[in-house]
Amino acid sequence: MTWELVAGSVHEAAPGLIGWTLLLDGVGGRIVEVEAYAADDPASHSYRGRTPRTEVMFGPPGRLYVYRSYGLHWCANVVCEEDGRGAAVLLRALEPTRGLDLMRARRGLDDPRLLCAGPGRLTQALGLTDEHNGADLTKPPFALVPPSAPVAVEQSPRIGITKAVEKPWRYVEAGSSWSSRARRAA
DNA sequence: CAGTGGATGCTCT
DNA sequence: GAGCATCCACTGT
Repeated sequence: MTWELVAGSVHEAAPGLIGWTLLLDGVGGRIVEVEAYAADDPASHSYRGRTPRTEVMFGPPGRLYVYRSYGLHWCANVVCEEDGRGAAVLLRALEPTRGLDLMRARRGLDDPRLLCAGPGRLTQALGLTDEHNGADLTKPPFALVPPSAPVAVEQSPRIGITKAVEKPWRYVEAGSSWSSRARRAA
């Protein structure tokens, strides 16, 4: 099936993904922080056109785009927009809900607040790597569960980029203490 | 607490 | 050969 939420504009899909539960082999949690990377967005990997790395971004929506960040970490994106122009949503933080013990073991720490608070952290906690690049998020081993109640979402500038810094395309669940920047305020 | 810098590999110029 | 959509350990208060 085509997944309606991600088939539309990335600017609606990104806030719309907040509150969904993402699982890989039954391990994961609620999405509480994402960033939108649009087509024609200088900060997006797709901006310079199609390359072997970004190939998946130009394919059907609802797939995973996985890339290596700073030589160390994996980062995961949900491909959006069915016209294949290269839009995607970067997953930045989850509220861990399922498979806590496995995530603790993979991350090598106990504090649940540090398990999935950051794009590199959440991929490590879920065991998500480039072998999942191009995978369909609606099919096993992945699962996506919609939120059971409406979610309040706040908007702010994106983190860690050097281009289009002013665009407020980071979306966080309002009041969440599970986002990658929550510990700063706490 | 805050701030700094090292690890590390792949992509594109 | 530069530049990253990062994380963590370390420093100094």
